[in-house]
Amino acid sequence: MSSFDEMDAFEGASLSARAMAARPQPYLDGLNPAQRAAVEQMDGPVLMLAGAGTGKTKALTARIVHLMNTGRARPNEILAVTFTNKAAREMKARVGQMLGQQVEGMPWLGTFHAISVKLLRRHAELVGLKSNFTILDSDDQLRLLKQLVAAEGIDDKRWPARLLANIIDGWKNRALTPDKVPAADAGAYNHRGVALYAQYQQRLKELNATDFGDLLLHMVSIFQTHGDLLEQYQRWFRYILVDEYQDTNVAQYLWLRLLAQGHRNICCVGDDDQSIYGWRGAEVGNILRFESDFPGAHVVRLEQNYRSTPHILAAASGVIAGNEGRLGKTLWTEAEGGEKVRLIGHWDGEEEARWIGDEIEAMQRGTRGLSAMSLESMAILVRASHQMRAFEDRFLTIGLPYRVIGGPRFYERLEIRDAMAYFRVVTSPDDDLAFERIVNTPKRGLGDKAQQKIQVTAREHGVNLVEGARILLAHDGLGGKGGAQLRRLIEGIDRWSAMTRGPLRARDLSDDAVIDGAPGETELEYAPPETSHVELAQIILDESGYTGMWQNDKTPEAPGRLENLKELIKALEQFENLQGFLEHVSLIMDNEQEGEGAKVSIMTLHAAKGLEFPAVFLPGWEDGLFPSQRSMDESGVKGLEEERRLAYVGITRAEEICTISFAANRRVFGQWQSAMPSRFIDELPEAHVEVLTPPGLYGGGYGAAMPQSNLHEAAAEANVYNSPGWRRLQARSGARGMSQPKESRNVTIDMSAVSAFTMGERVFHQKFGYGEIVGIEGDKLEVAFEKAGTKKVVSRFLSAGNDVPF
DNA sequence: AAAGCCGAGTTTTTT
DNA sequence: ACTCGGCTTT
Repeated sequence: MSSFDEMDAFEGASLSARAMAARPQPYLDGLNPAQRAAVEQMDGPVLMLAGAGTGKTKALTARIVHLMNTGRARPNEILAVTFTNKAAREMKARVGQMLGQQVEGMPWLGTFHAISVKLLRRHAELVGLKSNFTILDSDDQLRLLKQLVAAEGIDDKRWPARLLANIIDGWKNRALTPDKVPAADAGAYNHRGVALYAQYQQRLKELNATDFGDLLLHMVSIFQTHGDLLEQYQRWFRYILVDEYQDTNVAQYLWLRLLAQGHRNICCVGDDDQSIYGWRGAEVGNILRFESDFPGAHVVRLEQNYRSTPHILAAASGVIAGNEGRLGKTLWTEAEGGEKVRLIGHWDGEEEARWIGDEIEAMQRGTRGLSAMSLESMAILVRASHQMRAFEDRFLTIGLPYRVIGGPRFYERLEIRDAMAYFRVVTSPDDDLAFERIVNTPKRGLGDKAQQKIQVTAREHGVNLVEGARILLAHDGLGGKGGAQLRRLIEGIDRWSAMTRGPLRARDLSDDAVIDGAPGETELEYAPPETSHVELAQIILDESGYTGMWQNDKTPEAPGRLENLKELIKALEQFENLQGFLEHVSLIMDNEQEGEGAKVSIMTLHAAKGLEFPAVFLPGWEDGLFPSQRSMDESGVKGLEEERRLAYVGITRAEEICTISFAANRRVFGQWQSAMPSRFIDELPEAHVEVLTPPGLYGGGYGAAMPQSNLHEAAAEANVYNSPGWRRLQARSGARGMSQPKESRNVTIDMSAVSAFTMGERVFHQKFGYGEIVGIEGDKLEVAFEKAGTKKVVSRFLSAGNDVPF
């Protein structure tokens, strides 16, 4: 059938368009002049530079509504692209809200990937796929690459498949098919990257599968090689809107450019200062180049901020001013007053967590004239997810409810992936990866050898693994228990696949006006299935023995896994069939956390983009951690600038109170390390920062008192780590030797660690308790513990016995 | 074919 | 420190 059937049905309706144009436009009333300009400038390219908290979603949705309301475009002629499903959902909801009715379908509002899938299903054959292709996630992708790497006899140790996966993703982000990889990249992955990339693509085709990158890449290729098709889409999409344009990579950029070349009505919304995904292929250059890419573009700046206090805005602006080559925006607000950005230094990471915990409880109660705040309105934003643990530990001990955003996802869990592999095998027989995953799960006595036999048979006959197994069994190639079990599995798969559809029946095509075909012709089709897909899913899991496997499992996590499987079955109810569900899962891997009760949110800075909270904590502002050493090493100044944008994103998440903190000492990979406060702290304009004094630090917790005024001096100097207070803190870290002095594991013995203990000294060990040193061998000490007996222990696990361990 | 040991890598992440 | 993966052992 033609791809444009449903589109053509809408041709020629200009009368109604004119009637539409006369409709009232209440949605324009709430807009400020800049927002309004962005909405009303409908023709030609528009770049909406929208600073943080300037109401860009409002403007974007108003624009969509305006386009429809004035009759410029029907809902299905508007292409609106977002990066995340969450953003797409929100936009859909807000358009509906603004229209005061359910949107009559905006089929082309979605993520790049979701829209690409929709397009690719229509034109799959143009890139050698069937339209029911499966979408592999990164886990499947990696397993496939591992197989290829192993088949090439490459040492996975020296050249990890993971590395290859990153290289290939990088190429796909740049819209490079294997034949287009530049010569400069020929050395990638020990000179075999390009060849393996080609092999990988070939294998994907055989599996009738794509990875995430392919979804875009295939569409770009199709558009580039099928001008007629591209033209139809260019004509169809009268208006294009793109959210978070600063996050687009080359492939997405090409995708957009190709489609926009028709009407040239493209409106890109973004903020170069919030580009934080360069490390995964996003090109800030795309937004910086917009005006030259689309000559005659109207640039609209949204600069009035409705989110934060003046102090917070000033602090954020101060930091971001350090970046070069910005398009430049000046955020301002009508709001007045408010707290300065608060800055506080801590002895170590645990104290930082302790302090923030206390502070959160204090804010919850309401302090210093500030009204009480709900936990829901507070968030801790960290640079790297490993920083979360200190907070989780602390909050668990004090019983502070928290929620981690962007943690391990439901659909990434082992049992869920197994269950879905079963569904995949049943719905797409060519999905060998899924078959490999479940063939011996639960254990069916089909080990390496048996699986190898299946592989060989399948390859010899050029068929998929299910068929290979079938042939193998028919030729009695696999005997014993394993053979019998395999037979049962194959029979099961056949039975379950049959249950996905009803019996064959004839259909009269003349009933169906949309189908291209001669009237009166008939063809065979499947009747609707007699078993619902929800029941079927349950049957598959039960009959395959998968449910039973966990029921018989005595490990403590088994009940939880069964619970998750139940949830999975429940989630199925919202879909029409298994296939629809699988697609949903591969594209929409987000899990909205259950909203039971008020909780503090903990998340990475990346995950926080687009969100806002009355109170925000930004811990771990130490050089090396934030800005991250890795970013700076790998990408130099560019990396540093991206880190700075991350700082900007972090600060601008705060509405009322923003608290930045750092720790002098932190355990990194199990080693104690001391660090300097982040260079970004120096970039905070001092007039908008208040330096707080950590309780207990100078007040007597650790010894000598330090007058508070010193830290206030620090505020005056706006240079915390040159302040006397900070130098004192640094000096102390050396003097005290930090309960477990830093010590490199595999280098020579750290003499300071050894000499820190003497024979007969009383020591404390986290696990074994108190004891007395009875022997010293390098950095290993023999300790007679009071309760645990005599043991040899590495000195860094010991602290002086009369000291409080911390 | 399952358990147990050793060593390497780990810090951003969406689709 | 901790987790994961690959190798060993039983």
